[in-house]
Amino acid sequence: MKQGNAAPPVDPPSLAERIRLEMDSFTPSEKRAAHLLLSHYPFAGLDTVAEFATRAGISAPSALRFVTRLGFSGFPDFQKHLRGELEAQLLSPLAKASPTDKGQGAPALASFAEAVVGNLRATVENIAPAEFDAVVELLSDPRRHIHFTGGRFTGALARYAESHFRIVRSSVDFIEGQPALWRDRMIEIGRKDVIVAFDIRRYQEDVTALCETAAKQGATIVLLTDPWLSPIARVARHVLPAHIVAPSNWDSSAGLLVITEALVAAVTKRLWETAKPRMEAVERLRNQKP
Amino acid sequence: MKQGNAAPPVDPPSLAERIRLEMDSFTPSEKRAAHLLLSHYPFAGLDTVAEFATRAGISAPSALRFVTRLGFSGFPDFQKHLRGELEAQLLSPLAKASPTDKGQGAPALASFAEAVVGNLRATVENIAPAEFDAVVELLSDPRRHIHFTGGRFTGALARYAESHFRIVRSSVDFIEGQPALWRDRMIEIGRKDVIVAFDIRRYQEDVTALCETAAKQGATIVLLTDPWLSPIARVARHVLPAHIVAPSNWDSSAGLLVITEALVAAVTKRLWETAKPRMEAVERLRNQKP
DNA sequence: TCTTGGATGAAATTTTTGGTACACCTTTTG
DNA sequence: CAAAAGGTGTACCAAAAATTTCATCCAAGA
Repeated sequence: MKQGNAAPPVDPPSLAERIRLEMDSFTPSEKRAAHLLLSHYPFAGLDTVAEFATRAGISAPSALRFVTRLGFSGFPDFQKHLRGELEAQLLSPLAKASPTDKGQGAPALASFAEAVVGNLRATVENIAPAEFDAVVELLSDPRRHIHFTGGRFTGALARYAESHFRIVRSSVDFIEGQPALWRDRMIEIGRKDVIVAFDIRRYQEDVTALCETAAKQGATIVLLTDPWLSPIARVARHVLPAHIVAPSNWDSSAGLLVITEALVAAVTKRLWETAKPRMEAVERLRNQKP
Repeated sequence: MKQGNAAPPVDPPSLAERIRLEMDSFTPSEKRAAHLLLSHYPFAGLDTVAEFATRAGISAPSALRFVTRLGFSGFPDFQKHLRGELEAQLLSPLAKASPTDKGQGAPALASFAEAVVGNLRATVENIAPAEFDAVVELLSDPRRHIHFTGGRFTGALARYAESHFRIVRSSVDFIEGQPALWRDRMIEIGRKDVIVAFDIRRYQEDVTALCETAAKQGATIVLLTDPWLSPIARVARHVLPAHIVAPSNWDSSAGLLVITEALVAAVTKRLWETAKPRMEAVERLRNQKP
C-alpha cells in the first residue's frame, strides 16, 4: 500500500502544489485528470469518480489510478483530503483576522479579544433570529416562572442572568446544580416553568439530570451551550449555541454572556411598560438604604 | 452530462439562512440536524448521511427527512447544492464582505453583538499591555492570597473568575459584597493579600468600603471597572477599564469577562508547571464522583 | 516485423451508501 | 382518559459508487 502521503499535520503544502510539481511524471490520462482538478480546484474532485473521469475525458479506472498514485488509499480518501483542505482554508481567514498578535507576550489580551470577536461573529451567524425571538417571547411571559441554572463555571453566567431578570420581571430564581439542593424543589416545577440552563463542554451530569427531571414534569427548557450541544439539547425546546474556543486552556463564555445580555435587553424592551416601574422601584430602594 | 449548475444570478439567500428562518417549524430531530449543519456549515453536510446523522445524534432516516423537507430530492442533491454554494462563495471574495443579512431588520442579537465587538476593540486599545502583564504577574504569585469580589451584577463575574483561578492555583476565594459578610474576615487581610474587585456604573458602596478597608490594611487592589472608573480606583494598584455601553437599558459586562478570561489564560500559562497537575487532579476527582 | 511492457477502458464485482417500510413511542386532541 | 396523529428509529432493500479483472491497444526496441 502506498502511504507516502504523510498525514498533513501542520503542513500546508496543498495537494495542488504537489500535483504541479509531479506533473511531468504523469501519464497522459493522469495529466488530463490533473488539469481538470487544478482548473477547478478542488471542487472537480468532490463529485463521483465517474463524473470526475467523464469531465476529464478519461475512464473511471484511470481516475482511480490517478488518486492512488497521489498516495491516497482510494477515492473517498482523496475526497476527504480535499474537504479538509477546503475547510481549513475557509476557516483560516477567521483565525487570520488577528493582525495584532505579533507572536510575543504583550498582546495576550489583544489576541484573546480578537479570538472572542471571531467567536461572537460565528455565534451570531449560527443562531436563527426566530429561535432567539422565540426565547425572548418565552421569557417575556409574566405567567411563566423562570429558573436559571448552570454548571461549575457557567453557573456564574446563570447568576448573572438571574440578577438582571429578577429586576425586569417577577417569578425569577436561581437553582444550584447540586441535586441535593433542587430535588425537593422539583415538586413545584410544572408546565408553567421555564428552565434556562447554561452548559458547555465537560457537560455536567447534575445539570443534565435537573433539566431532564424538569422536562419530564412539563417544564420548558432553554439551553445555552456550545456548538457540540450539551446532552440537555435532547430535552430542550430551544437551543442557543455559542462558539467557545479560545487561545487558552479554558473555553471562553463570552458568546454565552452576549446572548444572555441580548436576551436581557430584548426582554426589557418587550416588557418596558412593567419593567420600567420595577427598575425605578429598585433604584429607590437602593438609595434609601443608608 | 453538463453541469446544469446555473450560477445563482442575484440570488444569494444561502441555505443556511433559510434554515435559520424555518428553524421553529422543525421537529426536534430536524433541529438537531439543523444545528449541526449550521455550526459546521457547510462541511457537516458533505459527509455521508450516516456520518451526518451520527454527528447530529439522530438516525439516518431522520437526516434524510431533514434534507427532503428542505426541498431536495435526496442526499446527493443536497450535497450538490452545498458544494455549489461553497464554490460560489469561494470564487467571489467580494460576496464574503457581506456574509449574510445586513442593513435592515438586523436581528436584536446581531446588532447587540456588533456593539460588543466595538466595546472589545475599544477596551483592548485602552489597556496598557504593561498593566495587564503586571496583573498577570501579581496573580501568578503563589505566596499571595487572592480574593474576588463584585457588586450586584458584577459579583457573578467575580464568581466566574474565582471558579477558574481556584483550579489553577491555591489560596483563592470569593467575598460577598455585603459588609456583614466580610467585616470579620478583614482581620486576616494584610500585605500578602490581593483583592480583585469588579465594579461598574452604579458603583456599589459596600464593595468600595471593602476595598478601602483592605487597602488600609496593606492589601493590593486590582480593579476591573468601566471607563469612568469606580471610586475604588483611588485605592487600587492596578485598574483595567472596559467599555460597557450597549444598545440596551443595561450595561454590557462582556469586556470585563474577556479581560478576566484573558487573565485566566495568561496565568494558567504562566503557572503551567503547577497548574497542570492541579487541573488533572480536579479532573480525576470529578470523574470518580459517581 | 515481431515482441514486450506499460497504459487504458469495458465490463464484472464488491462495497458502500442512500432510501423505504414498518413498528414503537410520544404528544396531541377530542 | 382514550384515540388519533406525528415523529423517530430499526431493519431491510435497492441503487450507485468504488474497485478489480482482464482484454486490448500502442509505442519502443530487437
